[in-house]
Amino acid sequence: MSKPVCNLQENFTDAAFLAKALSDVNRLRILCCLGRKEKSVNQIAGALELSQPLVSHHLKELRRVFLVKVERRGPFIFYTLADQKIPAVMKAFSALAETLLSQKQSF
Amino acid sequence: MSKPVCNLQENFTDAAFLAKALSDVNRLRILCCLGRKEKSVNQIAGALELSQPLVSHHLKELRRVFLVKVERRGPFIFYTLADQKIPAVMKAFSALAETLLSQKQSF
DNA sequence: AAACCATATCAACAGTTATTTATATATTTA
DNA sequence: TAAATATATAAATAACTGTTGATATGGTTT
Repeated sequence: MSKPVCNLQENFTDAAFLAKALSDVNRLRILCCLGRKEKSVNQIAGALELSQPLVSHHLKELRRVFLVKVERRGPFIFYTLADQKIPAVMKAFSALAETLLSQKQSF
Repeated sequence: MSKPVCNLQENFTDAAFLAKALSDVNRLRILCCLGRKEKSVNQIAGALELSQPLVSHHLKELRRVFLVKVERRGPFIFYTLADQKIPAVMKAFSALAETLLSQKQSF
């Protein structure tokens, strides 16, 4: 009995949910910005030149899928990547995107 | 001069575009369904119990990001995964989703 | 308490998207 | 040519999402 590559009844809800969280340019930039070390909301907003409410909104989306962790210290709220594997997955993802979409503007 | 992990000015347009294409449960099921070998539209619709127009719509989205290739043979139009790396990326992606979102229903 | 700062939330708008139903296009067969 | 099949497209609707500007919440300092 060989293991099937993929169960057609499989529930892709979680994967789709994660993909949706990664489907916005600004959220990808935020994750990238958190790559090295934790940052406060205003640090992110300043680095990416986005408004504070917009960054808060996107951080909320990233929290929904547990891509980031939160820690309050004094008046600041620091965000960190929730898992060490995130940068690698993002990198593989970007590489595939570049491979596929390089065909876009060739005609 | 050390190489930066991530350029804040980097353009994540392509990666976000790809993620959006993967952010729908039915599109992930279609890609999964194409994993082994090419399939016609009606074969996909039958296997996944989706209507033909809905499958056509999602295949169009998948074509936009070059995730699938098309080939007409007679009256049938066969779809195939456009790149060998797609299943591996999807697998890594699903694994991360499971890791992160397992926290969802624990309280 | 008051003033100040950091962050979150709210309301509103415009744009996008998944789905359904109906119809059009294209290929094969009789 | 006509009928049948395979696929794509169109129209319509409901739901969702990114962004902005205004406001609320919560912590800190004086």
